[in-house]
Amino acid sequence: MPRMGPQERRTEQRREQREALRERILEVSREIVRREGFASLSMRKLAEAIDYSPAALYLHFKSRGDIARALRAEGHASLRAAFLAHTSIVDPAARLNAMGRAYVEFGLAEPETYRLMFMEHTDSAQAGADATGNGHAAEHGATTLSLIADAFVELRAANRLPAHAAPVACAEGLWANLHGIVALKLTGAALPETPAATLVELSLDAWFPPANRTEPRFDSANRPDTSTR
Amino acid sequence: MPRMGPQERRTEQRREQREALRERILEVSREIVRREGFASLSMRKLAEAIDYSPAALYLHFKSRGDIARALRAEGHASLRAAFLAHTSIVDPAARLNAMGRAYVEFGLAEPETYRLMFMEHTDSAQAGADATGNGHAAEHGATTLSLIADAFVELRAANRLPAHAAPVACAEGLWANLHGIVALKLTGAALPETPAATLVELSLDAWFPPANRTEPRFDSANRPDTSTR
DNA sequence: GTCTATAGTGTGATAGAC
DNA sequence: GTCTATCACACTATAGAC
Repeated sequence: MPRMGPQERRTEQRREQREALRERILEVSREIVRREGFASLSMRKLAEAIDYSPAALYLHFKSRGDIARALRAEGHASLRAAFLAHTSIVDPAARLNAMGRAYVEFGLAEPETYRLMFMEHTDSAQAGADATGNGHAAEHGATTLSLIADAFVELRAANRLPAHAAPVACAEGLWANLHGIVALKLTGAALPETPAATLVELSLDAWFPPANRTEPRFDSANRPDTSTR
Repeated sequence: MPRMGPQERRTEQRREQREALRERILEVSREIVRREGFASLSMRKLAEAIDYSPAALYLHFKSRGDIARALRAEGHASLRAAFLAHTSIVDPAARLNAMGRAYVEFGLAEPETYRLMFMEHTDSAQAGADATGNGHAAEHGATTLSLIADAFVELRAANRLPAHAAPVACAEGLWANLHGIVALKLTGAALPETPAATLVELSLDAWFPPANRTEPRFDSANRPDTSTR
């Protein structure tokens, strides 16, 4: 460990201050988005909330979209954490059930964050246009998705998947299905009047039929039945 | 048929002119939305396109959102028409397959219209706030959805519906699943890299297992006897 | 019915003083 | 690093002349 001279220590302090402010901006942004949605996160409002001038924000974030990226990354981390809580379930089908439920619960519990992550990506492509060379949103999503795909791989290995279906495709399919449930609920359309929990039940039953009721699927042994609503 | 005096004829002409202009506005709006999305349909742009002043628009539509409603209604009619093309299929499962495919095709073929119909309804609730007492978007959707629900009723009657599931709930579930596929593709997220067609295939197979497969979808005989967890 | 003109409000981002 | 001031836009909707 190299010793620091007073010089280094001072710049080190500055760096920490910098990071602290950046974190603070992120924190406030996160809260605003959570309560009012990303659409109503304006640089002015944000600046006022952290008691700085709007211009100060641009010292820490290149643009408003840059903040969005950061928040999306947080969201993906959070979702991934929710998934990891179920990796200990041995049976892949049961695990997928639990994760599927967790996914929908996440979306309904944090609607605006979910929207930011999966429903407002309209701009999409040009993310790569930045010289900064990021746009790793895909990456975050992919690692999370792989938790799902892994379970399908296991199913496949146990010969419990129809031959022609690629595990990754299955994972994306299941994901898309669940996304549909969340998305419809979040748009506030009157139409799916069936409770989300029921829709999830139906979808998961379709993917992983309760062959004989004996074979445990949602068995209450390892899952308290928190009904999302 | 009552004869018209010159008086009535004149007012009749005026009424027709009025309707014609309204129709023209709608026509141009539809095209703009189709190409650029509803978000970029501004009253100014629209006015310029039909060669009137912005103010003129408000004589035919109460607001921008009012135009959105009209376009949504058109969209629902169009979708319904796509469904009706398959009502002649006798087997309910096969019919649902066809309709499901048609649904996704519709969404992918008219992404911006689809977005307007199902993905931008964020405002939702206050639609009823208008004194005009409309907000019947739900109604449109419901009649279309009933085409799906009907098929589920038939399946149920033929005892081909696995369990206790209510037909309407099934219809909404299937719909939500397909919506998810379309929605993810439309947001331009990098992530579902599997082609939509494949995802649709997987989803529909899950709901309506192909006949050649044995009754329990995942052969429980092959299941390793590991207890969950 | 249709126009011109504009009110009123929002936005993201930047220049330049300190 | 931070601020003030501002550019350069966009928007919906309306008042009031014709």
